[in-house]
Amino acid sequence: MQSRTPASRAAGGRPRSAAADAAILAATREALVELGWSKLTLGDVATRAGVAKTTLYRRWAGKNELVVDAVAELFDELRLPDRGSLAADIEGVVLQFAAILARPEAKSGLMAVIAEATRDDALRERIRTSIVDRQKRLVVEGRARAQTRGELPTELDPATGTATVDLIFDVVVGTVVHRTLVSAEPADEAWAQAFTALLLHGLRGSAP
Amino acid sequence: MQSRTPASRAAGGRPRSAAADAAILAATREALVELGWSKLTLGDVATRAGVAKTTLYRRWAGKNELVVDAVAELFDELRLPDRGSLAADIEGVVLQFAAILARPEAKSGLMAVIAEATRDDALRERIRTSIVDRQKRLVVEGRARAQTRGELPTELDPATGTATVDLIFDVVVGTVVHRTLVSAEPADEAWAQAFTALLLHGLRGSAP
Amino acid sequence: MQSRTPASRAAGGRPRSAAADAAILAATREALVELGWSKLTLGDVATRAGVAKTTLYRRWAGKNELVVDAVAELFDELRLPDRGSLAADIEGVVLQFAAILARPEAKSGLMAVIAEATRDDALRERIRTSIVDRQKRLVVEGRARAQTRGELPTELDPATGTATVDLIFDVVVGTVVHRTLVSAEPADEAWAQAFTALLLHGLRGSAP
Amino acid sequence: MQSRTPASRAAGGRPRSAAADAAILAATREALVELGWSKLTLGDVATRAGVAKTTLYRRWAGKNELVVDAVAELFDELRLPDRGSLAADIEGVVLQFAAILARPEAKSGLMAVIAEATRDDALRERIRTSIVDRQKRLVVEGRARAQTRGELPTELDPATGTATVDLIFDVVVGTVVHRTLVSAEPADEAWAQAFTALLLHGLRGSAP
DNA sequence: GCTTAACCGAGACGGTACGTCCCGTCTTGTT
DNA sequence: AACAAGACGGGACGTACCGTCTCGGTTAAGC
Repeated sequence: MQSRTPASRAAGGRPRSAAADAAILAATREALVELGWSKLTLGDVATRAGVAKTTLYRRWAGKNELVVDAVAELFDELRLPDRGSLAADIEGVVLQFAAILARPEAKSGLMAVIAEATRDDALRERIRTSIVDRQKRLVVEGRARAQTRGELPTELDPATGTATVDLIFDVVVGTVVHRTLVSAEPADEAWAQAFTALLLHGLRGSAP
Repeated sequence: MQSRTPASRAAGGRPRSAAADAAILAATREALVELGWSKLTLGDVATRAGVAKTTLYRRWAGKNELVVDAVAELFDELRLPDRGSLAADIEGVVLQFAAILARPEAKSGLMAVIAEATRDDALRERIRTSIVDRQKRLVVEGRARAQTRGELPTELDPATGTATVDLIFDVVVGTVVHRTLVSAEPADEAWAQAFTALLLHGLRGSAP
Repeated sequence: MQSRTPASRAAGGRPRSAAADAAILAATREALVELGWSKLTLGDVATRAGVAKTTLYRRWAGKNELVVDAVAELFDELRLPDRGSLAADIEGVVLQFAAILARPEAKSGLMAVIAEATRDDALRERIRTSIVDRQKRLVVEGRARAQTRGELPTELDPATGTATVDLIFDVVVGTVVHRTLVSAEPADEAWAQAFTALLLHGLRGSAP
Repeated sequence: MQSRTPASRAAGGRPRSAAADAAILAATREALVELGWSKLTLGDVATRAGVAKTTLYRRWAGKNELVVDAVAELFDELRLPDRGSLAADIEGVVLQFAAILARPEAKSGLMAVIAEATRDDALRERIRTSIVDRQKRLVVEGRARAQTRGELPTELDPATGTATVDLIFDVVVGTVVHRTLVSAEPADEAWAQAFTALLLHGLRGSAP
């Protein structure tokens, strides 16, 4: 998750301050809230964190990398709730996701790094590793639980399975993001219900 | 679409060059392709357009507004093809849309201005007016055509109708954008078919 | 005194507004008082004069030429007073000259155009014609009156005469300017008396 | 002479480059020779000095302050020659001073900053400190030497003494400047002799 | 408990782009 | 033909950050 080489602690010398990392990431989120991506400066983050600019550059390559790390942590709090039915479970995750996206430190930073990633493969890979793939667990988990409950047929073909996971992920994440950030309409419970209904009927009908 | 007041030709003075507008927007797209959003500078755009920086600032408030206008034009070429069935029509639009998003001048700029819009209401409104609402016509048209064909029930409640249009729009646009820009996987014909199938079953199943 | 060609009124067409000239020069002096040379802009002068920028440029080549003309008029009010003795006459002129130099429209502009003239022969010539030579009359007049009174010997050699006029002029003008603008001390009556005494003794002693 | 506080090396951080100062002042004089005051730009000076524009602005508040410092150094080479008599000594200094004023880097800049100083008290003070007062030593020295030689009476009243020093200084500097820059006539040996004669007779005659 | 190498803060450095101001010129339509 | 209005290409301004580079001064591991 960090850009520093993990095995760089070979030789002696003063070790890096662990507190600095946390302070910097927290300062980054704070600055994202107050200033937004475009007006956030690394000098300002360093000052907020009570750290020299050099310390910051020693650990991250630039603004993009720093913000990816700062934002990634936000999504780790997503949980797949057990509400008894697939529909209710999906609804729960959708609402949680929408709630995170409503926070300014998330929306300010997330779209910006995605934009930057359109021209920077390393950054896109970092985003995928740090954020996207980490949350795909929710789709996999949800499907497994639904299969246990008998709500979905047991999948056999692993290729088709992967494709379906990816599709569902794109649909859910993409739709919620678009609703929240572009349409700028609230993703409230009523909307989550309508969306979930559409998604579930789609899944059941188009499967085989 | 421009920042100048359309009816501002009240008083005397040399009129603004119409050619400059086109040159600037074209230069902006060219620079987006070559440099991407973050390295695009207004000074460079002005030079490419053979125009003074002041001329550019006289017409647009900043980089965001300029890029919104430059990108908006790209989506005007979207057409609802008549392929005989709703499924095929949707597939066609999805592929067209994905093709535009695959062009660097679109993806470089679009996500960046959306990111900026999270902190700038005027910009979000401009995006909605210039880009989003303009393309909602496709959903409305498509539904009308499907109703004519008898593929979809005739909608009665206008409120529900609007909500459905918005939902479909969020699902289609959001999913394609996420697939293309975040997952960075090709939105090819096979994928478009799978996605369309999911969407249509969802629509039919969740309608009543 | 103007830069327009005097014989340019050959052909027909609308004649130039005479009022504009006066308005522009007055506006220039006003702007000199408020803003000083370096912050004075021709656009601002034009606005103050209620005139278009083009009108201004049609008549003067630039800021330097305009300010020379605007400032030159200030010195025309200098008079050689008849106070009964050469010493008193000189004192009177010195005090008048110091009073004009104390006015912001004079000091702001005069030194600036002199500075510019160090690299612009045409401008220096214009200054000499419009300002300097015009006021040498005072020295010539003063000497003639003193000779009539018998306070100075009748000069014979015209070359020496010219040289002396120039020297006196440099001494008087240079000293008053330096006292007023560089030393920034008041050129009051006491000082004028001391200076005049020095000058007169110098003249009487070094004459033959 | 610099704008930085001399005792500002209290805290840590990289110290300012001493070489940069010299390079900037030299580049300023070079640019004054080539371009003159009004066409001199700080960006160009920075480039010539091989220095970033920010480095320049970190040390000087603007063009005026920079040029004062650059020009001030030129006058430090003035020396009071010992030519055996007061008249010859004055002549020597006058000629040296005229020679410096004839150099384009001096005349281009000096009058311009004096012009600016008419509206800027801080700048005037800086000029007085950096240039004017520093050279008054010549008058004081010259008088002392003349008193030793018995060419001038020993002064008693210190107030009158100061006033006389100031008056002589204004006369000498003002006259030479006016001759050189406004009248634009050469201040050659013949002229210097005539002027010195006038000044000395004036001093001897008006003293008591 | 002494070395010693990497860390840290501070801040100056060369550089790039910003958005603004003014320049002097050039269209406009009007007088 | 001169005029008011104002857009135009151009150039410099002074500022803000960038990412790098010295500084002097900690600080902990390993001798």
